[in-house]
Amino acid sequence: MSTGIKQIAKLANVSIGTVDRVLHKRAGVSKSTEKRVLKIIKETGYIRNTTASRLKLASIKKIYYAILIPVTKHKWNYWKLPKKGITKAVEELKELGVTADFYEFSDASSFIDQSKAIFKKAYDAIVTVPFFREASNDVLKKAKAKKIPVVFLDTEIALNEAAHFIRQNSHIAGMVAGRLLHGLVGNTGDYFVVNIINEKGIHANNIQRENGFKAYFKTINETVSIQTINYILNDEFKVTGEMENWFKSDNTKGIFVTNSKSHLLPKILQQYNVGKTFMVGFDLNKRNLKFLKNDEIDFLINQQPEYQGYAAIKGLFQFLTKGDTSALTVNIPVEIIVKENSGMF
Amino acid sequence: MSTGIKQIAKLANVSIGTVDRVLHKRAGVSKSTEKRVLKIIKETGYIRNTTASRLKLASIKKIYYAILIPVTKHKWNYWKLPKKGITKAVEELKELGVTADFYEFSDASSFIDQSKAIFKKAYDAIVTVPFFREASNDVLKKAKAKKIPVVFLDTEIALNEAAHFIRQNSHIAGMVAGRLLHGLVGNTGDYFVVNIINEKGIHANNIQRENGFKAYFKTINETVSIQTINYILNDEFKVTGEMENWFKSDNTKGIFVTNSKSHLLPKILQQYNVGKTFMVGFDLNKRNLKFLKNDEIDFLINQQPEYQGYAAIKGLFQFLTKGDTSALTVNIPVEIIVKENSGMF
DNA sequence: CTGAAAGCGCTTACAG
DNA sequence: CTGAAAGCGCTTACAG
Repeated sequence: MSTGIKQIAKLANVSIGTVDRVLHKRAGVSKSTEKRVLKIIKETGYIRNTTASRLKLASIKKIYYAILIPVTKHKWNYWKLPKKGITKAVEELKELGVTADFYEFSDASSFIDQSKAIFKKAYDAIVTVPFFREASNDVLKKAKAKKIPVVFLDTEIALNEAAHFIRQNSHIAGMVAGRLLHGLVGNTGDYFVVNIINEKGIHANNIQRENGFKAYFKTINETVSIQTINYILNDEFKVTGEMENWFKSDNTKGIFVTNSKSHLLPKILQQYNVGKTFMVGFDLNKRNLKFLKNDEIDFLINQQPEYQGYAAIKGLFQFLTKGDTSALTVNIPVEIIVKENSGMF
Repeated sequence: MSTGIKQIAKLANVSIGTVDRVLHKRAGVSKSTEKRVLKIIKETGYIRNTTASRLKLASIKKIYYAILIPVTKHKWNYWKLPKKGITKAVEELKELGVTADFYEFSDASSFIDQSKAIFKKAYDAIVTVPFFREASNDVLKKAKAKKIPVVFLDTEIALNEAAHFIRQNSHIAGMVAGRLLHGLVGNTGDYFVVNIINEKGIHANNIQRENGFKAYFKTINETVSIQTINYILNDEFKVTGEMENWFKSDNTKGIFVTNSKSHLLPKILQQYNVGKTFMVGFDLNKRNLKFLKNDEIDFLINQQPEYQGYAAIKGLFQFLTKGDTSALTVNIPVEIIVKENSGMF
């Protein structure tokens, strides 16, 4: 009994079927009946029992997710982590009728191919990444037409229409990196921003982080020397003549690596006998953590990749079952990791 | 159909009632039947549908929590936050039959009184804090006798029996503070650990943080000057002659405030014209955040008070409904907050 | 436009 | 020791 649909029906002198129709704004209820039922719902403060609702719905309305993320063939690939979070959330929602199909891409063209394949089927929601502006706009447009919600992970870029993002604010992450490095290096040191570029070109996150880093020094009204090194990822980090000159200086150096590859730097710094350096990088991968524990990296910034995937699935579920969009946009905090607290994240 | 209790019953040639008895290890099933049913459960990989289970149980087996935490009468009292998290979790579990009664204490004697009141009733679980060793041991002992799970929030202390704690590792938090301050102050500065003591005396967390702070310098093999200031909380921070002398030195100063009251320091430092200082404190209360944004506090460490309360309720629910103890012990990460990322937590 | 009935998967009180 | 039945609160297909 308590405050269920049954009690509402009784008070309103209608059947529970009619109460359900009103609750879900389904057609086929006279205005007067609707009014009466709504009044009683309001008065009693009725709240739908989602457990009961889901039990029933799980058996008749399955929910299908399409996941389109970068290939994760390498053992330590970053994307294994969001994928893990996604899988965990799907597992938790399995008994409620949730299933996910994974699609992977390696470049813009395979992203487009896979997204086409997705739209050929009837998915209820899409989780992907906005790495290619045009193709992302296309996904968004098609999805809006079909009224399918889309959540973008990892990165935020400007798109033609309003969109949902679960990602860290990379500008702020860059500012945090600026403060951390400045605390160690001070005003008279030399700063280096290292962008390590992969096959897909320079990533929006990296640019936003670099801009945030530079913006920090503006907010504190300090003009410091900042050099940018754009390095194309290969087997080895090649050091140019210009870089050799920088390395020779006696100044304290602050290195900000804008992606997860800060672990490539210590070897080179050693090789060129570079003196007093401090370093800030991103992501708690095994190799970065090794150097953090070595004191060769001073700070790492975590962006909770696993949680990003988890939150996307759960947020979409909340939207699909309750119409609540609030969990479709998530700001991942800029978590600062040092040697001592690195074991806890 | 799918993989429900019904299918198991059919395959094992028993009724669903019997399957349920086996699943819950309830008495009244012959060995041979039990064996047969268990075999089929294993083969089919059956997993209980918790949604259906809860729907039924919510109507017949209510779950009552007793919450015993410090009084929260002051507007900005820290304990409002764990309480908020507790309330949120209880609200979420309401439709599953969960209710919580709040008890508050102001000192050891009222803690003991309230805990006695709690044991007079038939609660299913207890959430409290281990501020008083003897009284905590007493609660633990009584609860074990009645097989009621207890979760301690905020602080970990050694107790007579194994217990569940949801709290940050304060020793590690102190070490992190050591690293952060050392990065700014260096080896030649003067360090001050400020313990601000309230009516309840010095808090276990504060001692652990102080010890961690000192331990950090040992791990990096540096001997630095560290003074401890134990200050009893009153309307105003009284400065002794000894402290005045410290303040007069030209050295860079690093101040580590081991509780949430770092906001009391900037005024005094200004008053005594203390030069170059850096400060690390705890907790994101309004006043601390103001000084963080002012650059008068450099780092704050967050211990996710709201989440601690939330996690206790959810963890206990998982234990009470699934017998899973894994969520009863939670290590809250040492979150490092600076001006730039302070808005995101 | 509205109601009565079946059923989601599980749990338990009752009967044998 | 075991089974048949009722019911948790909600949703929907069917009948009128």
